[in-house]
Amino acid sequence: MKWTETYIPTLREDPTEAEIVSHRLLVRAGFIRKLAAGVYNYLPLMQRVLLKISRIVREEMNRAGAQEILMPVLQPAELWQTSNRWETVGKELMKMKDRHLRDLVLGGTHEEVVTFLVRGEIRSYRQLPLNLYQIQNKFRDEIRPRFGLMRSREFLMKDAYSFDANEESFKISYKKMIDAYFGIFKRCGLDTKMVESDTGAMGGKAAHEFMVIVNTDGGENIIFFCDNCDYAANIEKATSIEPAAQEKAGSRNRLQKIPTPQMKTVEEVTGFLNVPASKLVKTILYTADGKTLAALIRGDRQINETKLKNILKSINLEMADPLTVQKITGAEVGYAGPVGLKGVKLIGDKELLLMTDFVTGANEDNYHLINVNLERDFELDLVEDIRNASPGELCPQCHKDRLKTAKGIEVGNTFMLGTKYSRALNATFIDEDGQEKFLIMGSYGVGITRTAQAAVERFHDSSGIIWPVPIAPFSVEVLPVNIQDEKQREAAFEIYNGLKDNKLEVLLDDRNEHAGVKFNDGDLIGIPLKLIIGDKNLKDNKIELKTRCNNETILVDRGEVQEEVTKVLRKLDKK
RNA sequence: CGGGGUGUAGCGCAGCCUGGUAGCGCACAUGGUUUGGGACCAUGCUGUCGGAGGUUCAAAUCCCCCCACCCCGACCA
Repeated sequence: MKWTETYIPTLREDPTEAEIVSHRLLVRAGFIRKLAAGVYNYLPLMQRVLLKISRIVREEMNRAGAQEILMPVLQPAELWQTSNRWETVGKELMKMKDRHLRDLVLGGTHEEVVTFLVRGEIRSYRQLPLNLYQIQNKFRDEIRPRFGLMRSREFLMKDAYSFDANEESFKISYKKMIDAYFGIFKRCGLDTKMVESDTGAMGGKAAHEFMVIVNTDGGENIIFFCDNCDYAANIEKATSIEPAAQEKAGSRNRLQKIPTPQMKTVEEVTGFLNVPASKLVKTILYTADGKTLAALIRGDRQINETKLKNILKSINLEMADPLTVQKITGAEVGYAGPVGLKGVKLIGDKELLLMTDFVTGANEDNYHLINVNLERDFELDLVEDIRNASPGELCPQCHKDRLKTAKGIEVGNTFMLGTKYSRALNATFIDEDGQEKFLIMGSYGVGITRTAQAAVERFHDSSGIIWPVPIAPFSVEVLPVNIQDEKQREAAFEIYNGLKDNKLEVLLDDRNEHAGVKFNDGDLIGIPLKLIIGDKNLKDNKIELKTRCNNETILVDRGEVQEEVTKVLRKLDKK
């Protein structure tokens, strides 16, 4: 393509709308333009990237035996009511009504639709296993869209659904998808880490996420992993082993109520009493589907609401409002404690079992209790793991090494759905033994648009994007320093046409601009390889070949450009 | 949904406090000079000042309502 004939609206300044680097670069380099909050136009360069990623995804999915289909975006509400996700997914669903006031949904995922589809067609185990996938725009009514394509309301996704007759067969299907996913991201130039994740509103037995590790603000997810074994999980799922309490049987001093005027937060209280936060137990009131409960956790830990939600099997879990807190504890927020607390279930974190003589609120304004002990002073209704793991704790799998954390961008996920949807929609088949059984399902997603942005978040420098070769919008950019110069112009077109004949994707910057503009724009849009055609080198019949990733420059003879480009591209691709 | 902020030319912004001619830079157009890292000269074009209502002789500016967008939080298949 010639630049003058392509729609590449680059910006000289950083867009103010963008916060993280990948979002800024995609806007600035002319890849995307916002239409509304969380809704984007994909411009020619972006579309080329998306097509490349999609192509890789297709090839790997097909290789894994999946078949491409295309399902409707528009879906009847009844399907979602049948699976109960009309309720559980609730506000994330993009809902609408047609002229007859019938409820419709813009699909955010297709478990219901695909299950409905196969239930009429799959009757025998002989037709299994089956894996159907599609690449399509998805809709989610995000509470707060942000970070460009990272959390948008309409986005491009590959979703696949597997159907198996039994667990053994399902395991094979699931493994095939995992292998395909590693292959997909690797071919996109991205290293991914697979982590255990919560199943969330998707339901089912277990789930995994594929993370691109970044060290920028774009990494929205925190993952925990062990270097000694293969344990890896996201923060919602991660657990840990706390070293056994050294002085569990330690002192048990007399329970005391002491004044803590205006001290409400963990920091204030522990600072005032001069004890570490780990000696305090915070009591946090929650409302779960209308019922109030108290969650207890060590002062320096954080409640993991996903774990709590799962334990309670609740749909809506939120912190209780100040009025409720006042009503239950008899004190304002900041003085809640378990001793003498009536009318709510007490759910304690496992770690509490290791604590003695701790500090809690006294359920009275401006007072806390010290030397509080379990059993002696109060009892828990439930003891569970309800906190986030912390870096440095022991790995729950091998018990040998300490957990580390990293920030990641989720680009893919896989769910072991079991029979959740087949049961809800009554999708059965007749097995070998003549019995009617529910299909065992899995679902598998790759965020195409998000993968593209993750690549930018992962690969960029102060000048712009550095696309991995396999997903770059073009492989080569031809840059004549001065297009007005007849010789440069002639050489540029000769090389451009030659590369095109060699089936390379090449962009010719034929704009009548200063060299600086073209260099800067070239760096910004991140084409892996630049061929610079300038006066000085052309006199010696040389062309300058420059890589985007490390600014390596070599001079090659004009006649050998084609071979040299192929060679360098191959080398870059291997990286 | 709660808190904070912004909305003026295609983009980035000033003007608003203290009401009275709507401005700057970039971009764009024409002509000319330039061309190895965001050129220069000259001329020119570009506006429902987010929307509706109110106060006033007079509103971008003051008051009220609404909308959109951004940031923090809650949320996140």
